[in-house]
Amino acid sequence: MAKKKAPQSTDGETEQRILDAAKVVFVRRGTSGARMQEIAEEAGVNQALLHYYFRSKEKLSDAVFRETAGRMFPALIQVAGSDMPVVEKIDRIVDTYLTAMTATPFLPGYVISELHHHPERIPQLLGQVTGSDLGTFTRPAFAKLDKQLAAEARAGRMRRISVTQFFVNLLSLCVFPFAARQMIYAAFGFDDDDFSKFIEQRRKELPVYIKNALRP
Amino acid sequence: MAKKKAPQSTDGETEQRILDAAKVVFVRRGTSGARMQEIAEEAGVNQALLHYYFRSKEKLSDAVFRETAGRMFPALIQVAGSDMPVVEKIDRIVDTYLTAMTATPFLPGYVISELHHHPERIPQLLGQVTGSDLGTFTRPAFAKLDKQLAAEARAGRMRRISVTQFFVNLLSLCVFPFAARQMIYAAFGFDDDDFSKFIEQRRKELPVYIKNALRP
DNA sequence: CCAATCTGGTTAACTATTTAATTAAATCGT
DNA sequence: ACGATTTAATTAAATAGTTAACCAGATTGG
Repeated sequence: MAKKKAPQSTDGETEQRILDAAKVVFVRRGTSGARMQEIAEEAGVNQALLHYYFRSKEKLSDAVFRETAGRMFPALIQVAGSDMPVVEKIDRIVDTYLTAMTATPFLPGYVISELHHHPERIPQLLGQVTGSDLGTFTRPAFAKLDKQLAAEARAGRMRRISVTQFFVNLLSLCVFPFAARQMIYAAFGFDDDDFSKFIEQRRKELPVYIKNALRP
Repeated sequence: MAKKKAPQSTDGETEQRILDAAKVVFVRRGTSGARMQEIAEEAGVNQALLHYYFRSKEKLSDAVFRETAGRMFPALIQVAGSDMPVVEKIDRIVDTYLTAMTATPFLPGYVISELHHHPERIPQLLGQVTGSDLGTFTRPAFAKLDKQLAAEARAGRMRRISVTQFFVNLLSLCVFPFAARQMIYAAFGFDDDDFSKFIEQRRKELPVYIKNALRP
């Protein structure tokens, strides 16, 4: 049941429905696996409408990638570059990330898949932000964080670690479990419920784990 | 230049060349993005020969997935289930993994991508091993490892951590950087050389990081 | 008022292209 | 002679993209 009547809409309602449907399908099938027909069905509209609003499959897939992948990093970089003390940053990033990933657990798999098969899309990772690449945006944030890490080390509160290693470790521990969700299900015999409990446990343990790892 | 003469071969030479070519293309494009034509070109043979040896694209892609993804875990599970002390296992797994991933840095992206878009392939993760799923194979190994972790905790040498969390942490730290290689390149402005130095540094630091994280 | 018309959203049907798969015959090397 | 390999032609299905008609609500002019 539930064929949405989909009456004519002069506002962006239909366009948005298409975009949402496209997100679902592209994330599920990948860019080359996705079919315009499937997207149309998912949106409950005719296939021609997809071309009416977005010119081509490529344009549509670009839009989807920007909207989804683009939201993965900005918040993160912002925290990393803020004035918060390092230990607090750890808490914040872990919590923010696990919450975000729990809400959209398919994102990491999709993004990794896309970047793997279409590395030319990397520039789009920033989303709307114009005129600069990811590097120019992140560099100051990382510089700041590196200074903090160096200071902590000098004060004897942490072992010295480079920003890159620090950051990759943090991201690995937060994101990988979602990207490798299917493997985890298979290896441990998890179902969705086990997994979400597993993540909640992680939310508590990870900050401790990470801070401990950096003790002098 | 360099049209390999590809003389007739009664042994499996040609079949192997096709399989190798298929690996390259499937890993590069993904299962649905790969074209039989491209595989034929990569192998330097005619497209009809692909069907002569492997009946269909699906069969070929299955073979590729088994041969590549299937090699990702067995060694790992073996180490995990061995009699080695925990700290030694950490050293071994980190080293083994970073070495393996360095040799085939595209694997993680490919495997994650495939499992994400074709979760029905999970059973094939075991590769040649017949008659059992990943779970039945891993369970005893994990049980063993869990006992060791419990013992270490009881002896006051480690904080208590569940096998699942322990194992996922370990895997995350080793594999994710390869899966997210493109992001790292973009975020840090790395090139291939920077990345391999980064990994070599990791090879030294990770065991320390992990053991530290588990100190009581 | 209200019918004619305009307009943009929407659809069904169609076209053109790509691609996997098959087949039959020719060639090549051992 | 025989299996491996190529060539080329072909089929059949899938799929992105196009087109022309349709429809509903707003606009207009009488």
